Amino acid sequence: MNNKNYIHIPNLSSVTDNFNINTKIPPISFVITTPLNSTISSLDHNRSNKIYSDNLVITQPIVSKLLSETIKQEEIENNSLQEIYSKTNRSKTKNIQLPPPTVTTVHLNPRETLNGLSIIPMTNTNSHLMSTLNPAHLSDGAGSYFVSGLTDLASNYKMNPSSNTDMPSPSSSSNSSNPPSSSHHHQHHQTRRHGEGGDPTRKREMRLQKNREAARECRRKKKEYIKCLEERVAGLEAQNKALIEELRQLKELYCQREETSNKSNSKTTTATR
DNA sequence: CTCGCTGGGCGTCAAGAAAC
DNA sequence: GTTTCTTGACGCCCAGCGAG
Repeated sequence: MNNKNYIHIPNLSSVTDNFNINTKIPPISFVITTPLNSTISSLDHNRSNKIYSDNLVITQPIVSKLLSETIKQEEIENNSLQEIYSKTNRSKTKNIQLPPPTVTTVHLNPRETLNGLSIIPMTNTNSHLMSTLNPAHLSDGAGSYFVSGLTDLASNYKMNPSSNTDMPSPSSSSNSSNPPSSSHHHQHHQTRRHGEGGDPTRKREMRLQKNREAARECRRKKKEYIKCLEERVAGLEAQNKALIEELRQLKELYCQREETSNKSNSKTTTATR
């Protein structure tokens, strides 16, 4: 699984032109949303964390199929999907028994809507490849793929819960020079925890550790989101440029035809006289 | 070499939102 | 209502860079 390429598709049309199996298209953003938006795993081949680097789902043949506007989900390796699913299905959904996503063949045409899932046309440049395993699909054992636009980026950035709890912690957490805040909020928690009988120092350590990781994850998401936005801007600018050029050429063509038809018209009128 | 500045990353706190 | 998560804000540290 480690030998495959991670693929970020900043601009589908450019991938069509330039895709090469030997080229690792850098970097990020294969986003998996588990049911109920419980956890989202973003694959980034530059990151060392296992969750992000060990599961390769998108392979070159799949991209080819996607680019031809139809994807068969059976192309996704069953194991990869199961693995990702189990890794991402944690914390918040630990009490919810979700059926494992058995992968069946799903044909997606970007112009169609499947089970209420809106499919954004592939011609949407600078889109990002996304996989969703929504409850509707899981209930009948099917997953789906679609290409998302900006709204998906935004919603994922906002909705994505902190899922990366196994990242290494570079610094010790016990150096908290700041005393516990004396705010209402804080004291409330402290006193309550005293009452619970747990070690308050340990509880505080745990809380700080969790928040440290959450902040890290939050920053990572933010960076990724900004990167996606920048790439989208670049893609849209390129598209805009191309459209302007196309318009110019069409205008030119139109003018030429106008001219030739005018000339032939004037010739026929002089001939009839 | 050493300031001063800048940008990036980190840990922490606080407040609000979301989950339970 | 309580707990947990998320994220903006703040301050700190460090590396890189140009000016003197």
